[in-house]
Amino acid sequence: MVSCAAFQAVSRAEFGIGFAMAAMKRQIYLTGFKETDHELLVKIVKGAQWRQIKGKQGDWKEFVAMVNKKRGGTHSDPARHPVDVLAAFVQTFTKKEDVELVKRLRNWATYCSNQKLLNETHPFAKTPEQELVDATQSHPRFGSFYNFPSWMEGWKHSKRGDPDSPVKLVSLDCEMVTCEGDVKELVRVCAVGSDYNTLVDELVVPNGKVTDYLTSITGVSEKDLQRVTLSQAGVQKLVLDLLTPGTILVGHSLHYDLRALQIDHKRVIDTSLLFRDPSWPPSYSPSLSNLCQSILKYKFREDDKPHDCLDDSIVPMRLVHYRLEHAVSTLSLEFPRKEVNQGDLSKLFLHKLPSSISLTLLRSIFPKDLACRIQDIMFKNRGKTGSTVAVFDSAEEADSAFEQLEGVLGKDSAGYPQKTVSLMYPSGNQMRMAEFQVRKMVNSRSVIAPRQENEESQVMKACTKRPTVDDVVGENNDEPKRRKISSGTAADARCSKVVELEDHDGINVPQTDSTSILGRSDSSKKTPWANKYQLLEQLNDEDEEVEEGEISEGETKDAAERPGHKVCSCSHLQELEALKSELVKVRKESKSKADEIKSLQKLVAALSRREGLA
DNA sequence: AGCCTCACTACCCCGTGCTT
DNA sequence: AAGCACGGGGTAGTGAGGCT
Repeated sequence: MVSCAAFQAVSRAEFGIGFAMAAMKRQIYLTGFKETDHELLVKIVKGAQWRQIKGKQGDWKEFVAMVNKKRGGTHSDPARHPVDVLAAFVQTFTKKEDVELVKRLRNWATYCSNQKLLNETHPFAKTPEQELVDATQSHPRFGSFYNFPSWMEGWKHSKRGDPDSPVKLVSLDCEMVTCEGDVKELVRVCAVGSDYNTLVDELVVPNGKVTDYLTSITGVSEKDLQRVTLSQAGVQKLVLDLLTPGTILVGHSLHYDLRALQIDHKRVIDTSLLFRDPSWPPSYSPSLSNLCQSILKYKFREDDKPHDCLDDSIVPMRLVHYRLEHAVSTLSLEFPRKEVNQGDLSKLFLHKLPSSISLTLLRSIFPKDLACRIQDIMFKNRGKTGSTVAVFDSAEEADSAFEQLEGVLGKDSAGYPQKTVSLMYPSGNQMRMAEFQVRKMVNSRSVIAPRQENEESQVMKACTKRPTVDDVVGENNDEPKRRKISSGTAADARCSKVVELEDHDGINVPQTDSTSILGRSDSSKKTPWANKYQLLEQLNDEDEEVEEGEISEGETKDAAERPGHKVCSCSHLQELEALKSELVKVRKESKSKADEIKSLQKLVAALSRREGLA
């Protein structure tokens, strides 16, 4: 256990680094860190870096520089340092809040490991409800969503309880308002039981001064709060009291509500994670109104109307009941169709365009017989990449242009059909190769289809005690109101990034790299050099595999008879063929990849001179 | 000792979809 | 409307290890 006394003792000691290293074992004993605490210490140190915490010997980098003076090494990545060095740095913390932070993190880590042990030795009984909990927790995004910073002050853990306790379902929803400092605070909390009986329906007084009641969304105004006395801490206790042993919390994107409540409870059924379809993009999660409309077959929320917190807690419970009563294979997740602006159907979106590319060149990739207007390129990413729109006379012509476009067909992250186009073009005094994306403006979910209300929906509607909501079943299929996410307080959002560990209920959170401390993981990124080399590989690889069905019949091929590529828009095919032959030669003769790159540059320069561009 | 290569990390941007 | 997460894509910096 880290103690203030230990830290003060260490900070008082006037030791050199040599002495520090020599006394390391004793300090580890004093602080209670073990050899197995490496991962925890790495995250604490990374968190300290992020928070710019300085110890007696400065910040982490300064500390490392001193420790490694003799060796000459300067690695600042905490993961590359042993436990003793990390623990020694932590021991140099002198500020009370920093010491307290470490203390809380250590307690939290202990709690996590205890919970994991309990889950392994005494797992929850396999009930149908528990299976839905397991399904929720098996979602790849569960780990990141439900990895709460519950080591922070104000957070509470629910009690795990006896794994054989009778299951109790409680559905929860919260509404938040914006307070000073853009902090989101609770303003209304609703919870219903398994039979839709209201357990909690309370308005809450925010701690801070409200800057925006978001009345159009929450339905709550200043007037509603005039006589309310329930505090944030009070409502937290109210909800905690509901979480008796055996309670499974139900909700849609429940992690937002739990963050706002500052309650760490992982035995949940989250309908945004429970309902999945292999055809959806990985990042897609269905909205509550989408699920309601697709599965329960009715529309529970009118567009442009405020949310009803109680309704928002009832619908997830209905969805769970539906899931308990229907086998997964019988689920038909036909999503409400998106209304598509007819004007957008006649456009193609061109993005990731290099800065040196011209509109004339872009025009050349589309058939000349199709009327097409390329809008000015908007450059982003500090002017490095750009995007624009090609506007055709009709949706049919845009479709035709996309079909005829030579490129590797795929989908973007949102599921839009997209072709990767490779294009060699003259730029200044040399030839350049660009690879960019051309995307259709609509995706497969955009097809308009009439919605039918079936027998099931009538049953689902009948099993509620709130018929007024169920009356709201319109005939049109308008896209649900587009909204954006808030995620607890700004402080939560910031601090939640500081440390991530294995979660409390033993769910294996995907291994995070250091960027998880500050943001998302970028570990899969290729080096720039690798990208360049890949481009070369693409040029040279005669046997490149192209997925079946990617290329439409009659589509032209590139100079190497390789389908699916738009190489050299204009009349450079012969030159390219020659270049390719030379490249093959260069590749064979090159001693290294660097040689290959240099040789390629020479070739391109030579080609440019032949073109009269030099 | 100094240079080079390359793996890794940090940080930035974009588009999309979700929440309040 | 505001803000967040995600996947995907990019650039720049860092430092270990190998080579000269």
